[in-house]
Amino acid sequence: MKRHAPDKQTSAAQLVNQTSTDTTRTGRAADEIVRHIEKKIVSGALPDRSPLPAERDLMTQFGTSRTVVREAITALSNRGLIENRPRFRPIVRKPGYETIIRNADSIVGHLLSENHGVKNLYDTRVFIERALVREAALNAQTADIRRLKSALLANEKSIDDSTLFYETDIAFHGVLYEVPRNPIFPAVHQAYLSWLAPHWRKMPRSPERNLVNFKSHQAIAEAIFERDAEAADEALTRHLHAAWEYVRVTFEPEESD
Amino acid sequence: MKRHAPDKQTSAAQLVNQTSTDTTRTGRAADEIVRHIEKKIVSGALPDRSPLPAERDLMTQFGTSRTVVREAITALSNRGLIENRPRFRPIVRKPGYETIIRNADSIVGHLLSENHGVKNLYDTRVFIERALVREAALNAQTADIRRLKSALLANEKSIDDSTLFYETDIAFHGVLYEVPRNPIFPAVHQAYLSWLAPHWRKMPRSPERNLVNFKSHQAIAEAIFERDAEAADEALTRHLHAAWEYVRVTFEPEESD
DNA sequence: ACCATAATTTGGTACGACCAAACTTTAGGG
DNA sequence: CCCTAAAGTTTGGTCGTACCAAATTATGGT
Repeated sequence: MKRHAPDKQTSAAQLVNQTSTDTTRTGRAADEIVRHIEKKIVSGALPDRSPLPAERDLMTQFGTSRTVVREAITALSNRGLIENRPRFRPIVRKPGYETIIRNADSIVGHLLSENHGVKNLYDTRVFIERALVREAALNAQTADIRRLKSALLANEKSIDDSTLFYETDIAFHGVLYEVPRNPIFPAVHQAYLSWLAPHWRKMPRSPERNLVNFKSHQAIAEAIFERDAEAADEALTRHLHAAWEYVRVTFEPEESD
Repeated sequence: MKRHAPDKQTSAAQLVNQTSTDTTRTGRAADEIVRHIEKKIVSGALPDRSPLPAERDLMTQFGTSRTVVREAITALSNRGLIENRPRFRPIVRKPGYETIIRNADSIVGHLLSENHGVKNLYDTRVFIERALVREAALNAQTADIRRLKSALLANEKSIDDSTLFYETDIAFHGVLYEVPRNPIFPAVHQAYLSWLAPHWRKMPRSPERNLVNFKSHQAIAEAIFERDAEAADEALTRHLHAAWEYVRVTFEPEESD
């Protein structure tokens, strides 16, 4: 009953090494592999969601030790090009705009926790969305208008269900990010959600509160329908500022400007 | 002439292991170390720009093998928390907003090279800057105005020196990103520079071209001085669209919308 | 065909070695 | 006594091997 065959990962390496245009033997052989796999991923040779070859295979394929392969894999993982659940085969992830967001997550975490991190981020959100509603007011196409109306309706219907309201709330704002038809904006929206959400989640919610927010949404939407950029901007600003104040008061019992 | 003392990395590990609240022995021990060092960096226990302890020290300190320490280091490196030049001691890098940019670099590289990557990114820049000039027109403080004037002047003086003009051009736009007094904006500006620059650098420059650009800057600045948001927006839009067209024509000899 | 079980693969971690480059100490020469 | 060159030591990069446990695949019985 031979349970596990001991690794037989000898030979090959050394021999093949002679062939592989060696990176001068001075450090960072992993980078070579990273670049190589990177190319294969973007070129589609390694399809999205497909598993990466086994480490021991890559090892012989690149004529290096598993150590190096392993380093390359963690590097790729950290760059967001592959998903590396603990004991599973790494999964290829073709990078998109969201990849960057996901990637920045850890660092943003630190930045938010210090000084005015959250405030700064939130301010940029307000800044962006103000510009977005202006854009929407001036250039929204009928499809956009339709989406906005539908999102608004869904939002209204869920006033009594705070969980659902939260979702439709997000969806409403999400429509704004789609107006420019630039895939970067939805990604940015996602970023705001994942980075700001933690501070929002624990905020007490209630139908009354939801109603207030819905009315704000309504005001914004109507201003857009009327093609009134100024009004839309104003309504949006008021809405987001109010939301911020609400959260701020909830979290900071004491003073502080 | 004993050249190198052979590594003596025995003992310790196993023993200390009993103490270290072991991550269930199932995968990802490196993460533990990553978190730990991460904390030390943000807390300042490991000052910015200071070298990380030697791998062999960390190894005994955490009671793991060098393998794991090594993985943790590459992870931290990829997350941008430490700088890891090939054969040197890793240097601690306290994360800032620019860290994120630097970090996203590799992925953005891919995204830009496909489809309308550059166009999409550029469009967001136009979008942001339009909002920025509006903001500046409405809320710029005297200090901002002063900076803007000075930047404009420097820009004018360097019309004959394309290299210098390029720099003052950037500086001029940079002032706009400083108006909101939110550190995220300058970081975003940097991002645009590093990601869009490659497409700009090889663009032919000339005093004539510079003059045109300077006049655009002048128009923008004046609109801001006059607190005319609409005019500023319009001037900025025209400026950036023209620049884009210029580059597009330069690069795409053939048609394509 | 279908599921429980055994066998094999594969990722996670450990150990020890060796090299070459980086860093430090030491020994001379001015 | 300072400065430079040589010798010595540390340290990161890579290799090879080994073992475990979880995943995955084969396999055999119902």
